[in-house]
Amino acid sequence: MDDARRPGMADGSEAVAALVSDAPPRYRTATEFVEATLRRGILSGRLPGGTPLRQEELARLFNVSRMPVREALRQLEAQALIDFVPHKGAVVTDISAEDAADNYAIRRALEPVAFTLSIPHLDAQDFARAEELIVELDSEQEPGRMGELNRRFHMSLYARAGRPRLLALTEQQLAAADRYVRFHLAAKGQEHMAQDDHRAMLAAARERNVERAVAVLLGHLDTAAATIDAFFREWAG
Amino acid sequence: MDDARRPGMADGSEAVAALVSDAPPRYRTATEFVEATLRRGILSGRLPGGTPLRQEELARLFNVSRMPVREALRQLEAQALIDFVPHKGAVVTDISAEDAADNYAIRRALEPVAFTLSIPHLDAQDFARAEELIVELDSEQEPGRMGELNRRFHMSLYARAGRPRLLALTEQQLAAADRYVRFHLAAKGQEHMAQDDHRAMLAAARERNVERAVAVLLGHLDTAAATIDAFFREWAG
DNA sequence: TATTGCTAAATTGGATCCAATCGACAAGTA
DNA sequence: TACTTGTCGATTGGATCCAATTTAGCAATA
Repeated sequence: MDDARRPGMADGSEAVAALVSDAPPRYRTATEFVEATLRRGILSGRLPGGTPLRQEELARLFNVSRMPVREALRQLEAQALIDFVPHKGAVVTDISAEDAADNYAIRRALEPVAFTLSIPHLDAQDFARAEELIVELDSEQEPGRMGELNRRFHMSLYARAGRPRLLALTEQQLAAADRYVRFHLAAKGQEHMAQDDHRAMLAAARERNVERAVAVLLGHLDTAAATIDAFFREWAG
Repeated sequence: MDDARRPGMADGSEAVAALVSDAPPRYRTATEFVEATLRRGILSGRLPGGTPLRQEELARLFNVSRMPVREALRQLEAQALIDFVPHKGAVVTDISAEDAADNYAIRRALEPVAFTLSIPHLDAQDFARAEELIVELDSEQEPGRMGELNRRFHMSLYARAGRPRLLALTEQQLAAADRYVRFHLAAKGQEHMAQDDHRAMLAAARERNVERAVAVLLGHLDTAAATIDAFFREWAG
């Protein structure tokens, strides 16, 4: 596998490697397939909080037996995306103003650390990728895609932090935030999801100005948190 | 269930609820049993990094079939305690100087937030519990128990943060730290695990001095991180 | 009327069986 | 010799079957 990336090969293995990496992402196991699909559904809001997840029904829909479904549910439980009660079943976790505040408190703690550690090591390629994602965000309309693009933009700025566990945790919390971002978009209208903040974060990172970058990030998170909190208080009581 | 906490009841349901919560923790399913036992084993160090976990062998040892074992392994995978590779099997995650640094970076981000939010709402009972745990730590000899007591002391100070997700995440990271604390103890000798810091944290919390409390906490974490880092560099290369 | 006890259907937990995959080693080929 | 290919044992992934638990509904009783 790694041989394919070894330089100096002239037997066409690079071309094959390119073909493989361009191939549609195949799931190696049924459990992976079920887990990834359900997670997308939950994070995108298509499976709202409170939705019961019946093992047999899911097995029928996915054309698998109940066992991979159960393993997938166990993993989603460990990620706090579903509540799993013995002999009762699994239910998509409810979201609330409190949960959103929790999520933002966690992100507010983690992301500045990741950003600070990452900024000194970001290179031109990283900046270019971040720039691309901002452009994509400008032209994206679909709310589901916007959440993913937003997550990838943030992660692109943290990628060089050199702390894999910290980054994994940050990405998980960013993904969880997708569930709330949808409300944010519904409240503020599709257009702006604080693209000004994004540009300012990227600019500060380019200048290696850690202090300013973190300040912008914190302001970005605080305004988002306030918007969503206001939304919940108005709509959900 | 919630009725038990509703004020104004005079039928003794609160006393019953207390009885239930004091009852010995029984495992409701085989999966819970396997998962909790394996996690204790990993966090306590009795299952060191690199240990292969064969499904059939575990099933035999636990006197269950392979299915609850597999579900337990899935949950441990989601907690980053084991690596689960399709068709290859599960292996206890390796720990390293880098992982320890990761863990401390995360705790350094999360715990000050939890502490800050919690301090204003801590009451006399909370302080008494924390004090008790300090005393227990003074007289405890067994390394495994010390890690647990340390975790419970920290959590007792964060308990009133009113952010359940943040607290759950913090506790998870504290539990993960147990794997490193054992090295800390091996390096510094059993006696002191920075009990001075613990007393100072409690004193500052009692005075509602958030700034000083957080400063002590950060110093506490930094010295622990430095000790463990030095230990890894000396012993594990 | 409200509570209790019982029964049956639905749903999940767990066990057993079969299929798919991986790793190591042997055999064949240049 | 070095490299590729085929085979076999070990292990895991997945399907099917049975047991245990929960819950809703209904009847009986105080």
